[in-house]
Amino acid sequence: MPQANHPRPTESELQILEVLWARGPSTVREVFEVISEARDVGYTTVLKLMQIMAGKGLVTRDEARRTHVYKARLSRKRTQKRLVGELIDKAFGGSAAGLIGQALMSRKPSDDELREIHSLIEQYRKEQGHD
Amino acid sequence: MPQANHPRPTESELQILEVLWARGPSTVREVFEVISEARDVGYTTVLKLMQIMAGKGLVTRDEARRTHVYKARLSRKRTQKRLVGELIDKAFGGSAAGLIGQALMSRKPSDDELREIHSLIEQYRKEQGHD
DNA sequence: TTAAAACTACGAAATAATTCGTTAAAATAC
DNA sequence: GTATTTTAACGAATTATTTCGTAGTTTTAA
Repeated sequence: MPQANHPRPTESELQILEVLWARGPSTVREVFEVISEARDVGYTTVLKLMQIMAGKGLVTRDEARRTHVYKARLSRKRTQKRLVGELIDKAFGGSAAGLIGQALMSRKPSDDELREIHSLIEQYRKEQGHD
Repeated sequence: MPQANHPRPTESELQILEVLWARGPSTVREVFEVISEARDVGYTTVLKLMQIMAGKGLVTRDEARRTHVYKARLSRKRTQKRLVGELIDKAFGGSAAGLIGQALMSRKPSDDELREIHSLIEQYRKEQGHD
């Protein structure tokens, strides 16, 4: 039986998901090529992780051909939303403003990025009908 | 020798740090009382975690009296900043704006909170001399 | 002054996460 | 057609995290 709920990806799993989101559906070999540029890791390590992820329901795979093709089950956005939400709860006592404040301090965004943030908030206000 | 660098707190460790930040320097018993309200856990489990945290340098302890008093070594702000920074790197490709966008979507902040966020950003712009 | 309670230290079990070697089968190259 | 390469499967070692029992002291209460 497939997995019903949504375990949170671990750090290594997230790294693999990033590759799948960037490249689209990919083989283990393709993911391995990308990851092994960043860190020293064996092919079978990546394979095993992706098999585990399939077991957890984090990815699906197409086994039609001998070389299986893996695909992230949840979108990047949705996963990000979940991770941020959990961090807000675990480290900011539920305060989104608290996290945003630290994000600013932590990153010193550039003018461009600041404008982007500003427009995100404007957009959000309109959607929510706040003003 | 004490620990030189800064291991990231695990989830359980963060929960303990939250208590120390909220209460100030505390005994194991005091931390245990708070945590055991939220979840079912044994006294020696909390004790052991706090001993491990002392070993890692996440907390210091005063052993002058038989009942040791533990203190968070890093401030809540600094720890939050680190956790947010890591999440931005691991899940948002380094984009603070990306994280802030998801924080908004994830939490649907209230009018009050939105105003708070707005003023955080204004304050940041002034400090950084952006405008 | 004995009994009970509180406390630290520590070993060790249980679970989760990461890593990779080995095997066997299929595909490819020669 | 045989050898090499590629692949999936899987067992198992390693490390990290969480959990708690037991032992031995000190403190407190009766």
